[in-house]
Amino acid sequence: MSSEDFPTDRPAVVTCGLPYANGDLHIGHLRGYISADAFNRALKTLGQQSAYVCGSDMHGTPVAVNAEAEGVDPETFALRWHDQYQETFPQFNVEFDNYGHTHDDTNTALTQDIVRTLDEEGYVYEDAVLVAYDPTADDYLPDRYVEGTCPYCGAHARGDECDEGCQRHLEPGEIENPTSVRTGNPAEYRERTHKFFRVSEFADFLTDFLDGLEGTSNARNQPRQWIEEGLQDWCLTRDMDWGIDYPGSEDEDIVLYVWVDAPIEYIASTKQYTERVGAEAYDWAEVWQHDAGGEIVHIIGRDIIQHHTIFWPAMLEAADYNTPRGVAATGFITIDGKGLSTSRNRAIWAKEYLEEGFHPDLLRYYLTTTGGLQQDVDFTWTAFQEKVNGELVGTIGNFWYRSLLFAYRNYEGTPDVAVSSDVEERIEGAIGAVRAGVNDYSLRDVGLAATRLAQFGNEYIQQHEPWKLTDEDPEQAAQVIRDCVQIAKAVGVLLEPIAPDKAQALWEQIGETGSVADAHLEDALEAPPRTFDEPGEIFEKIEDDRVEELEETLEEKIAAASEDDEDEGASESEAETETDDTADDEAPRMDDDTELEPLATDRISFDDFQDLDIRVGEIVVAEGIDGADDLARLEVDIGLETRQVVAGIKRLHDLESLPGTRCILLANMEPAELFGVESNGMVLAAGEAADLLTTHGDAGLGEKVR
RNA sequence: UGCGGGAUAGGAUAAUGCAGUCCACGGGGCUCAUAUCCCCGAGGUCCAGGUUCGACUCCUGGUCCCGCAACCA
Repeated sequence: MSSEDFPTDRPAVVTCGLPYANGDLHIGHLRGYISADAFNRALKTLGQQSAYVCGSDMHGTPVAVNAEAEGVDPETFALRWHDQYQETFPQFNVEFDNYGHTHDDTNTALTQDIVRTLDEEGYVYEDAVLVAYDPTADDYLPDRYVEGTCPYCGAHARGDECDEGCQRHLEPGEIENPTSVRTGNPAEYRERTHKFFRVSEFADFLTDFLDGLEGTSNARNQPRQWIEEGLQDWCLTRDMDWGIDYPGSEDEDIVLYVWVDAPIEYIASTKQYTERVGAEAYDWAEVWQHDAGGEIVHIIGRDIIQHHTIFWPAMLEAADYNTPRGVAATGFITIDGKGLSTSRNRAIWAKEYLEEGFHPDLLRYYLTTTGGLQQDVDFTWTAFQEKVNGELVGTIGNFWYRSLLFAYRNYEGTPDVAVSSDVEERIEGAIGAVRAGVNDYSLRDVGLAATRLAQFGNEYIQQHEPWKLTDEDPEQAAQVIRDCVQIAKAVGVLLEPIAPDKAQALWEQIGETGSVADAHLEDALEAPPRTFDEPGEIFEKIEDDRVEELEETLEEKIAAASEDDEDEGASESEAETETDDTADDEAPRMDDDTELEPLATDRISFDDFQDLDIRVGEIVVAEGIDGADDLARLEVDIGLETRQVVAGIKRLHDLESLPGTRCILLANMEPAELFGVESNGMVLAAGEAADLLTTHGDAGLGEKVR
């Protein structure tokens, strides 16, 4: 089943996944917001009426827990992030027509309205579920804050998903031997009444829905597998007080699951947009109402495909709303070939990028044209430099500048002749490529259509050598430059969705007024104004030494983050792969297949060393941490006091034999929490095998190592 | 022994019937242009089978890589 190509005569809405109001934005997030923004802009250049809406995702356990940790109420906490996001988006030329949040009145009312409809239509039933409860902390433990044993495959699993074993989605109460992630306490199950949505009844509907769904293939294929395995009904409520109340249950300590109200923000935000600009300008009902048939396009990360292709369309159908036309799931971003990790600081933060002084359009171009939407894209500063210097500076910028400068010097603007038909056809071809790119949900094709047209421009000017023709054949020279100016303008129009600022700069240089964002693709063929001023350079080259610095800074910051927890929390995950099936491997092993890390070349000062407070200690208690494969909780006597630390040594050491052992402890390590257990120091150990360091003589407990 | 994604030239990235594009590399050219641009060249489908007139593409088996604990799209 295929939909009518864009543009259609119905309004469209484009959304990106809602930013979760719980932390700073990095380029992984930005990829989504930028892609959706570019897609929305591209739709508009095709002549499609379209709005780009989004909002902050305010609810859920992590927000509640982190707010509590900071001693503020969840709303204040989440709003702080919300404000920060709103400031950040424009700095990347991400322009929402409306940006709300899930806790605002519009979304609250709409969510309750939709849930009420689901209930009234008979799609909701009540059922008693066993909810994990931490008796020590007097705390009900929702989904993510429980871990235990998967009832299906027996693997260790998270409360909402068997992440290490069979990958199944787990409903509350399913997991066996639950423990609290927050305190490590064993949890008990208590019976609570919760609301369930009959998703299982929608299997046929969803199969048809997926058959007609546009976007990326992963967004169609993954949920199909889910449907084949059999859909489970979906628990709509959680034992919490932060969130939107289940309609009619306002008095109870139960709220809607965050994934119920989050996607509804797409509708609520569209509605707010209409309320602001008026229904004549943009009518949300024409998009979202069941029979209106507006074009709904969700651009999301690939980790939330299930929510957008199973629960969400089922909910929309049940509540009698229109369902999405397209779901495009972006791949992830890797940094220097490795997975992005916020905890290890392997990330490029939005703020950092801006502080380096790079123009947002450079990143927009890089992220949208380096790989297909669905592909994982690797970010390196070197690749970024190549892309910018090669394509934006060398191809596009250079073509713009050489054409316009030549035109300005010789004709004070656009030569007064008609564009040649060859060039017109070539531009039409590029317009066609953009149109096809949008309909394929390929921003890469959109961006590259502009670059290829500029490349054609370079070839064209090179072949015709107008600098020779000005004397020999002035008419022909004027023709060539006229063509080049037209190509330059066309490149600007085509590039606008990807690089709006830069396209606008070009637009103004050729003497156009107004905004290039309002231009349609066909305007690429309209003649530019007769005269314009002397052009300037629009893109700036990134120098090699700059890139070296950036790469170094990045490495240092990752190294700094991993040193923090190297021998405690993080390193055992690496040790894991190496020692998995090699139990006979505990003996020192320095044979050929073990690679030693090269020695650090950066020297540190004596003062730096003095900053490390390293003490002699004795392990007094050593016990495993439930649920962790390799983490042990140790109590270490360092003379002055006894410290609790967490160390990744369970797999390689016989914990029972450890008490009484001397060890070396980095005492002024900043505290960390691992598997809910506070670690207040770091036991030093050598290598992947976590060979514990000890003393050779009889140093007293608490003596400083120097 | 799980789940998902992937393997195309030195690197990256396309292709459902001629393996294309960008960077880097070798050679040449231009001077309007930001040492930018243009032309030419060399160089590639992970392995083993199978289907086919034809396989990067489909099938079978294998190898290798990546992501999948902790609030990381």
